[in-house]
Amino acid sequence: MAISSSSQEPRWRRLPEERPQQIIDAALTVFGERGLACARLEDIAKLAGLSKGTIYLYFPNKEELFREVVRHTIVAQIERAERELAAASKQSAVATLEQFVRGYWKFLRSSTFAALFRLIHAELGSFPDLARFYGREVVERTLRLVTGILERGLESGEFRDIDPAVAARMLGPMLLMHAMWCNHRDLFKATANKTDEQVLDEVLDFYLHAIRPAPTARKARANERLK
Amino acid sequence: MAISSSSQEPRWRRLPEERPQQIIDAALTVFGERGLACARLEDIAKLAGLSKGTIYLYFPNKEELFREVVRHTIVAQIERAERELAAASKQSAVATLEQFVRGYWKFLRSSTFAALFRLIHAELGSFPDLARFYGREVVERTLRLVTGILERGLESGEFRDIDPAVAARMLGPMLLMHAMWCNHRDLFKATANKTDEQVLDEVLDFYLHAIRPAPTARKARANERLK
Amino acid sequence: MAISSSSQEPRWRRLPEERPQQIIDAALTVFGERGLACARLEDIAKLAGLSKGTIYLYFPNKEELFREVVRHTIVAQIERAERELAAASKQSAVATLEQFVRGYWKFLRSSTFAALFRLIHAELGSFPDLARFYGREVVERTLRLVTGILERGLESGEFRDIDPAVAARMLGPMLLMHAMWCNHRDLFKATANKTDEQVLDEVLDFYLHAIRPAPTARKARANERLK
Amino acid sequence: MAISSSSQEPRWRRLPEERPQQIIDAALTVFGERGLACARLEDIAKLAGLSKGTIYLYFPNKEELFREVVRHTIVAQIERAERELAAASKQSAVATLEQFVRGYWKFLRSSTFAALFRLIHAELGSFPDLARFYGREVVERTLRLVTGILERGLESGEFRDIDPAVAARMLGPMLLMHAMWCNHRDLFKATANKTDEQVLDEVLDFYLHAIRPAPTARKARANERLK
DNA sequence: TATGAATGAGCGTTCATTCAT
DNA sequence: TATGAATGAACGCTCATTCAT
Repeated sequence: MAISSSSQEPRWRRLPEERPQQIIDAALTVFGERGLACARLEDIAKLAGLSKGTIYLYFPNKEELFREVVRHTIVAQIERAERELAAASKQSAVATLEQFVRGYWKFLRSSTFAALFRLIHAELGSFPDLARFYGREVVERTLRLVTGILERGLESGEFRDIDPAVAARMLGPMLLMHAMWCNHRDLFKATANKTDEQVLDEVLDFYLHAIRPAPTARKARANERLK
Repeated sequence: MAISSSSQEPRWRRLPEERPQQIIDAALTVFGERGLACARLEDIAKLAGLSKGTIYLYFPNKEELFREVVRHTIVAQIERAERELAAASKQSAVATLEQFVRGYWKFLRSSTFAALFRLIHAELGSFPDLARFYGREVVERTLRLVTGILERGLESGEFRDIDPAVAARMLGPMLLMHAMWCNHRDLFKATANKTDEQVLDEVLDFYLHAIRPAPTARKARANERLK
Repeated sequence: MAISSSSQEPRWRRLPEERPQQIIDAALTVFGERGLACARLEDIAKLAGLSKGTIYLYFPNKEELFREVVRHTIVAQIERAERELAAASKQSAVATLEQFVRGYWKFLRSSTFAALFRLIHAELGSFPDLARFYGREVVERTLRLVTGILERGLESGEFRDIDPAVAARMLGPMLLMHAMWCNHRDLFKATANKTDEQVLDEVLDFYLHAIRPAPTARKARANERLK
Repeated sequence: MAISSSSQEPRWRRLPEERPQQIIDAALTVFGERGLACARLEDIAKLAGLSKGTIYLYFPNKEELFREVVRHTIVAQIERAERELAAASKQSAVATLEQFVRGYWKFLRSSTFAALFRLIHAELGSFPDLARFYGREVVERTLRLVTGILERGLESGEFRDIDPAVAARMLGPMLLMHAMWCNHRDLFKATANKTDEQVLDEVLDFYLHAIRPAPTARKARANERLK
């Protein structure tokens, strides 16, 4: 868990302009560990290296700070993801998909995501606006992105004839939950003695199997020829 | 603390032997809506039609009530699931799988599960014992069950040659997350205009595609030969 | 500490008429140990072998029970003391005094007194009527009694010419506090390695020294005559 | 916890460095009036001119506040007593004793002592550490002090041949209980129509009588000569 | 008469929020 | 800007008291 951004970017003086970011970082950590209700402003302040009152110079209250933490973190992740994908060279749909999956997996395994996921499921019932924001900006956006890749693969014949919007919906859940299992290897034997690499490959392999155009068929024939 | 009140707590009250169950039900609802910290004992009591103090006749404190709610609900679900499956007649692996999936889906769409899921992800960081219990009794148990079905299908040639333990891990995530999306159709357009039936069929279809033994391949060749 | 009178007088059946006494005994014990505020009616009931509600059949509430405990215990002690003294044969004032002191000492060393003393000093600020009752029936009554003995000794020449009401006031404090020290030998080294017998003798000896009619004077004159 | 705030708790507040003392003073009063259990933090706060929560900035909880009140008050008294006695010029043992007694009497008649005594006897059963502290630092310390004076008087022939440790034990009880009677002149007729001065003189006179070397003898002879 | 389940007022304690410095 | 002492509303928990049985 990062204590504050300041420690990671000591090339800038600790300007007052960094203050909100410092606070948001600390808040994400503490909210993520304790939940909204149990997180004490004092702990956030301490982690941010500030005093309690200072938080109120930048955020009107705890709830609004929470909103900002969620919104800000989500936006940051989206931007990061888009930057990464924009930098991706044009390749086959399979390769693009794999690249996306690997980037996504890295995010899913980060502490930032762990905290975010916990908060989203724990508190979003009480924050419908955040919930909507999350649904629109994260879930749907990601689904659209994957759908796009799948459509490309469909056209190129890399994938079988399947509704790409439907197939897109299957990927996230598998990645997400496997990442959670990997986050808690002590609790779930299922992934206990596998490396991240193995787990990710298993998911990817399974998913490609499901969307490839009778790949086994081709392999089967290929194998037959080898005999 | 008792998991089922009837067997272990005969020391309790006169007529209403269901008091603990009443309280647990109300508590699951309120905890599920508000989270452990924000749930007020008074609200739970009111929902159970009791007064605040009465809860303390049956549970030593809020935290222990929470533990009981989680444990009890989990156990009840396990028992329900086992009863259902025990009643299942022997069929093909595919049919058994489908039956399991439909039962599981019904559970995932219940408000009980919604509350449980929220609580588990929101609070289990602070309750390692419950987390372990959940990992062992729910996740692993379910995985073992699915693995068993897959193994049977493997032997019978219904499924392709895949590690059944790995394949088993792929099913839950897809069902779970689709159920969540269906629980919040207002938030996620992805499932907004589909019925539960459709969504479930999509998942099932996708999953079977991923584990079927290149049926299209063999069939395809068979068909070719017939021409 | 007595648990209930019933255990000590098994020759009577446990009649309902004993109930109030049972409760008062138990209450004195619990009140004495915990104080009025911290004593729980439930503990008193348990100690009396009854259930909580039953107490309310005999006493209107906790406070009134407390009043009864104090009044009743005080009255019982007074009666006991008067019975003892009435039975005393007429003797010299010194002998009577010594007899009184020994009886009083025994009472001061009893657990009944320990509890009573604690209650009186802890709670009597809030019970002016009890305080007045205590002042009148215990303190003044005892002082009058001692004063009477001293007056007799004065007339008989056993004691020096001192205001008997004043001298009477000196006795109780010494006995009482020494008894308390003996009740807590672990806390006060002063009496740690002395027996009750020794301590009591020291007090008696000191007191008699203070009120004896210059016995040394008489001896001195006697000695002078011998010269 | 600090006994004197100035030395050990410099981490506290800004201007009002006396906050802990304010609170302790108020607490001594309220505890003294109501006892530990019945004293409401809110009342203490009100009396100290603060709000409930503020107390928790200086003391972790009610019980610890109580401990501090007792410890702090005892220590303050000890220091006061030692200061007074250190200032005492060397005099005859009788004069020193009288000086000590008058100082002690003033303390015993103070409201501070009244509260302290009540608390000590009411609650110390539940605070063995405080009880030990009290036994050691107050009772034994005072006894040692008086014993010292008596020893001096013994050597100088001012007092009769008596175990000074035993004689020392007799003084406190008489003073203490007479002070209590004077504290409640409404309850005890014994001291109702006497001034403090008179009562104290009576005790002192009685005590000196008991330890003087056959003073009556000398007086007796003197009286005889006057005839 | 006796029980003990149920009640709810009361209080200790926490912590978001304010504000004087 | 920044601080942290002060506030007081809120809530968990206890237990005297009631009452249906």
